[in-house]
Amino acid sequence: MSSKAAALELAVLGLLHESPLHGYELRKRLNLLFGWTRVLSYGSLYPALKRMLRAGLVIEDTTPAGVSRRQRIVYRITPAGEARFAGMITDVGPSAWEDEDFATRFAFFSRTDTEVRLRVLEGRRSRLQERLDRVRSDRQPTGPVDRYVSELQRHSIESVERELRWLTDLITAEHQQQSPRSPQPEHRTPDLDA
Amino acid sequence: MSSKAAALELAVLGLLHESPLHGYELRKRLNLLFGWTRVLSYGSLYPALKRMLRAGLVIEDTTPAGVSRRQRIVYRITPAGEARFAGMITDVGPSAWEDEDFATRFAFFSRTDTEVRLRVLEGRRSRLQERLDRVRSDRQPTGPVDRYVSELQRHSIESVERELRWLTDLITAEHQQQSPRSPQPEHRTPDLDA
DNA sequence: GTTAGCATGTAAGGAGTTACATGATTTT
DNA sequence: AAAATCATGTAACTCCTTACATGCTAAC
Repeated sequence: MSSKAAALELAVLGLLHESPLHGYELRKRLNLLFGWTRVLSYGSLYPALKRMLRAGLVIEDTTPAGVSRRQRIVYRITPAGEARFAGMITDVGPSAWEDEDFATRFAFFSRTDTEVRLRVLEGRRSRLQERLDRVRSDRQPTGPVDRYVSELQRHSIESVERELRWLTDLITAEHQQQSPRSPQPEHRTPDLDA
Repeated sequence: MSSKAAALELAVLGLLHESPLHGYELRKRLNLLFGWTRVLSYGSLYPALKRMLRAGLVIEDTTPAGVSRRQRIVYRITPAGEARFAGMITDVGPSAWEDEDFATRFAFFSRTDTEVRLRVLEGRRSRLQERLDRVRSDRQPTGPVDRYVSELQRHSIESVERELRWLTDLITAEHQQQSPRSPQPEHRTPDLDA
């Protein structure tokens, strides 16, 4: 559960919270949700599910259902699993700003407190800003750089700047939701700390 | 050397082609070049250098230089290493469209033939287009999606679309360079196949 | 002097992908 | 009937990160 394993566990628990699922379906949803880059393999998912089963976070529902359904093991989240999810989502560590972990947490923002959301968004923003500053300062220390390298860096920098703007907008929106009046009344967050 | 290790090897050879470097400096440059996401650790770099040393791709220049310089092991590329680099850069496999590998290859495009560049760029573009189509078609199969999930997907889709446009522009530019007249005469590629 | 950064490594541990293995069910 | 896809798993392999260990040198 060293932050990497935690990301998968968090994602699985989050999905199972909505509805019980079997491994195959779970993998598809996971890949859809944050599998843009890497495709999660069964060799990764199934062992993880077994670990979580042993840990009592999920239980297996061997549902033949009578309708001559194909053999499949449906996983359902347990109260312990729910508690675990709640705990993990609140525990904002440095890994929460990392690409993978950030996306996972973001996907479950609806079940996250506003203050935690803000901590995650702002943490992510600082992280990206750091990267940007570092690269910007280290640009062309020795003579004229290669045109392709420079084009690659330009595009990368722009991508990061774009994400920074996105984050800033989100942070602003969160702050507005915290204040008394909200312009768009759709999906109000229940109630908030002062 | 299973495509991941190859990426590091390719990058190291590419950097050493320009000038001999010691491990510490090499790491800094590698992190700057494509370490936006992951930061390469010494525990990864040094063993890789030793492997390449044993393979005869690089040699160690233990240069005390007389000026009371600090102990450092400078790595220099060998003819075998140059050959290896040339071979790897030409060998465009599916891994070349992957994020990491793509960036590495792109960084050394100046030393890559135009036709190979086009294969890499077009391969990358197809790959991204596939992802995009897949995600677009799988959107909201079951009722109204979560607003944060949907916002995350929207942003991801836009990011991919942006990179697709970038790639298309680059491909266009490569084709123009292939044709007789070139608008911007700076950095002409030496000479090209028909 | 002492801290910060330069410089090179090793060992342990974890996580994930690939490839292998198997079999049912649905579609063509 | 054959092919595709559903469905679950295991084992080997690779690779990387973290933490540990050491020592020099420049700056403060």
